[in-house]
Amino acid sequence: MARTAGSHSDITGPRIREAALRLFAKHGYAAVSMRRIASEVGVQAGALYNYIPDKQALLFSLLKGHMDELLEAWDETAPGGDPLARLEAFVRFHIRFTLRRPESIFISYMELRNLEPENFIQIEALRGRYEAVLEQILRDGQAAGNLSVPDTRIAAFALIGMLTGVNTWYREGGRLSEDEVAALYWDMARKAVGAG
Amino acid sequence: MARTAGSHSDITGPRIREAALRLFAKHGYAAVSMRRIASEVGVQAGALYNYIPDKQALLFSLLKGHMDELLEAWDETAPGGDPLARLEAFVRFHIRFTLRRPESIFISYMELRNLEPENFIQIEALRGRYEAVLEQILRDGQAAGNLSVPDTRIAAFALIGMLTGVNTWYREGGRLSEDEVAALYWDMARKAVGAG
DNA sequence: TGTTTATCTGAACGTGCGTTCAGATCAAGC
DNA sequence: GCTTGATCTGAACGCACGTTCAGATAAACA
Repeated sequence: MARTAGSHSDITGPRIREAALRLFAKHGYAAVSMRRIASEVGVQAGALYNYIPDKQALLFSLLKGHMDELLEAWDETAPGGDPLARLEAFVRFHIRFTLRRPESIFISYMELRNLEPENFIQIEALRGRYEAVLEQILRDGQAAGNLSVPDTRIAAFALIGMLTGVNTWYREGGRLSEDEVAALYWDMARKAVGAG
Repeated sequence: MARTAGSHSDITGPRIREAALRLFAKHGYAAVSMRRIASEVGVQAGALYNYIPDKQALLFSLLKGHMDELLEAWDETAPGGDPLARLEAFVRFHIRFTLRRPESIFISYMELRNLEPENFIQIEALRGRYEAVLEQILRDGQAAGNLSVPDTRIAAFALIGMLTGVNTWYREGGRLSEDEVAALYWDMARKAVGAG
């Protein structure tokens, strides 16, 4: 793993991010040292600073990258039409994203408190945009009479909480496939918003 | 705040736990130093060690205390009879507990990864017992035909995730009262398990 | 082939960490 | 009022932290 001095790397940058993501998810931002990340990459700690200004920027970059990717992926997926179909698309999209990027999802909920204020504000705004997507679907469905939600805002939080919870128990190669999980959650989500 | 040497304290013990709980919830276990906790209590760091063997034991004690209290409180509440009524009781109980002890709930989800293995196993076992309570209710309801849940295990996870998510957005003195929140969540939970 | 330049090493910096402990302090019991 | 013993201070321990930087290295380009 050890890298010789002067050797290059178009890959060191990405590897730093991957190692940091994995370690932050496993042990938490504050519990992971720069030396540990560096050693995972096969490099001395000082070399990290060719790629990032400091540790905080590394965390922020991971969270920002994740939220951007999440919103972008939704924009590509987002169907029009029937609110109920859009809700199903959202549920399946969120489950899939959560199962495929468990570490990103994990740290973007867990490490918010380790962001410095100005960074926190940015990530929080992106999260708000994502939640607003779901809330809009619920409002449209409510207006169209497709579903019955007493409080669309709280319902959006409740659904996202329910869906995201999947990564507290899901393990790859377990008893249920991704599609089965998605089907189960869609079944509950659909009923929960009164689209029985 | 400063305490004079030699002064006593039947209250220092509890105050240490309160300060640690608050600080761990706000900044995370790894990010909070013993000196910080001590200063919050108005004492030097060394004095903490009259009450706890080490930092890890402090975290464990908080989590263990919380889980014991949770299970005990449920045992006192737990109604018999109709599975649907028991489910409602569980939902309302969980919401109330989550709203009243947000910091305990928070750290007992967030700081699991900072527990040493043997401590983790214990807390995880208690959590399992709590989840089993809900799953049993769902199974009974399913058997009695009161509700329709394709997979009781996943449904239990989904419901707990949904309910616990309340403390990501709820703030005291906000737009909704505790009872209103409980009513909204009960409405969604009930429908989600097909007891429309 | 020789030079340049991005990359990395290895050592160092000041700081703060968890924990220990001898000694100071003071409430309580005689 | 004296003694006892629990409680706390304040200094110290070795260690790890994030970050910096001069110098070594080797790939890329002339």
